[in-house]
Amino acid sequence: MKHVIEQLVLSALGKAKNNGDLEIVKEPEIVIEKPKDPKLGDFSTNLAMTLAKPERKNPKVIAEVICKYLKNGGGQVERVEMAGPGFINLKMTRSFFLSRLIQVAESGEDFGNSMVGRRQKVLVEYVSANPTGPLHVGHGRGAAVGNALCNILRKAGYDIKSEYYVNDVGNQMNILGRSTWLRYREILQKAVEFPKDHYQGDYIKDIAREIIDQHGDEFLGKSGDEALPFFREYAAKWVLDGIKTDLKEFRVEFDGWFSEKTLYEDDSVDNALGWLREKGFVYDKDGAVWLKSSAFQDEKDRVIVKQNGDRTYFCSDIAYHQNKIHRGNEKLIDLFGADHHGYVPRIQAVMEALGYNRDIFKALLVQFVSLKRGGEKVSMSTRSGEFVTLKELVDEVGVDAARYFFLSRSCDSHLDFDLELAKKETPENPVFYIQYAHARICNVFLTAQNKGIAVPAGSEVDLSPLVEDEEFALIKNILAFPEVVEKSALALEVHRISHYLHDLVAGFHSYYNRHRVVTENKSLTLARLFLLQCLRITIRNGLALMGISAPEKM
RNA sequence: GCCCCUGUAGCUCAGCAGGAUAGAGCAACGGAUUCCUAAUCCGUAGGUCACCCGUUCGAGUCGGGUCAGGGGCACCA
Repeated sequence: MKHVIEQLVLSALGKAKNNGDLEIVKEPEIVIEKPKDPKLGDFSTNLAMTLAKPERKNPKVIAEVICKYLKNGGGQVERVEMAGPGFINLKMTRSFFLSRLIQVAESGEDFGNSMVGRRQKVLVEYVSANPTGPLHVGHGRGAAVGNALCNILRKAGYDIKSEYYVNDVGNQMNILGRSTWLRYREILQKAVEFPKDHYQGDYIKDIAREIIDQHGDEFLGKSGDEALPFFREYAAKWVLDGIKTDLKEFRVEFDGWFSEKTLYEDDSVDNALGWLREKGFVYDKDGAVWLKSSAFQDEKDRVIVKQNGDRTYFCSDIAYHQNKIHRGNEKLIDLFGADHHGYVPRIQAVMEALGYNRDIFKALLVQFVSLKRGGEKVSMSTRSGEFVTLKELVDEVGVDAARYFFLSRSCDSHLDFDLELAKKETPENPVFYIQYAHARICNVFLTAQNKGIAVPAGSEVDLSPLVEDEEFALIKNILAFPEVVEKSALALEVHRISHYLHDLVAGFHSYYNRHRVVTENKSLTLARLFLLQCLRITIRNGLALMGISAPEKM
């Protein structure tokens, strides 16, 4: 909608230039915003103020000139005036909004789609937790944010693929295997010493028991070397399957699961390494191989092949990010837990070393989650296996509430997750507030239906009975949805959707309490039903972006 | 010591590229239900935007510094 206003202002500017009223040496950026006070108008622009310098004129004078030309701009503008230090305020006609509302119903679930993404190919990598244990709530936040981000970017016109990078090689997999092997022996009454750096969680015992159920004690006679590969593979699959199940339960699905192992198998890692060496970005020191990342703004060089010949996690990650680009992705987005922020400059350095613009890689850091029960903090130390898993959280508060809470705060903010609040089915809980609005609308439709009144189609409805201020406030808010999606996509900020929805829905609840929809006045009823239909579409689409259900009944 | 995030109402957080009188929810207080779902609504109260300096017509927003909280500085991933 703001794009339309932009065009209007732009053409007014053009006319002013043609008539010699303004110089306009350089076409300015048009910023359209909403005035704080709706009485001032529907839109405003600070254009005159930004033009003051280049035009060498008083902003107020420029504003008056632009106003003059805006007045002649079509039948859509009802009023235009200069205000304050040089703001230009526009008030649009009713028909301007109503005709756009009709389009909302026609767009249906496509309402909110835009083309800012220009079909740009973007790969979003998220979660990517090591398959050495179940996902905990921190991963849950990353999962919710990554998933919603993909939805939003897709809606904004990007060509999105999502991926989970599975670290299925390396020492931690060996430790996982050995942990399971030791628990296996322990359960079978063998004396074992369980090392501190092994995985302590109870799930390891579950895996061991499962192996005993299926294979009995047949591995007891075997040496560690013989038995460990089996335990490693078994445990890895068990854990990864669990992660997949938990994520699916959490309504998070990926376009791909990328195995780190395959990068070694098809020599991608060696090829990347060779390529970097050829370019002179790699050198040997102290028996290890180093990447000259400091040449690309990283604070120091990084080891990519250890003294013992093992390649580091970072090493295969180089190949992985190269692989992502080779697959035709124009932009890469990685979601990291905030504890990995030190890793970001490293990947950026890799981008440059590989010959790409460092800006095609964007890391999104998701800050920590702390759980609270009532006022009490729930302790969550990863060691000793004493953490709260995503599954436990979902079992306790449900998917909708969990996702909502994860998505309602800026990623930059540490998240205080109040379990008691999330569980409440009362108005204190904002998830229900939004969902309830949807259910309420559905119920109004039901009431109408029982009286033999159907929600009218856009092509046949007469919206002229809509005259209340609250109705137009609602309509304007509905029409702002595509811009919210757009901005959310451009800024990579997921939380804007939930705030928008909450605000949108508040307007509805207020309206609902003041005005009846289904009345004896047929034409008014139809017009209001249509308005609610558009509102319902907007709520549904917004909730869909967040992966939250839109119940028809509560 | 260096780096990243945060600091806005009692609590949890917004504040959209610097813009008009700083917002919402919860909690508190006072009201609303013969009426489409009260999981709702209406009203009241609540602020030195951590602090200092700077940039400019204008700073919660940008820059520098100080303080406080969280996280990170591996031949772990």
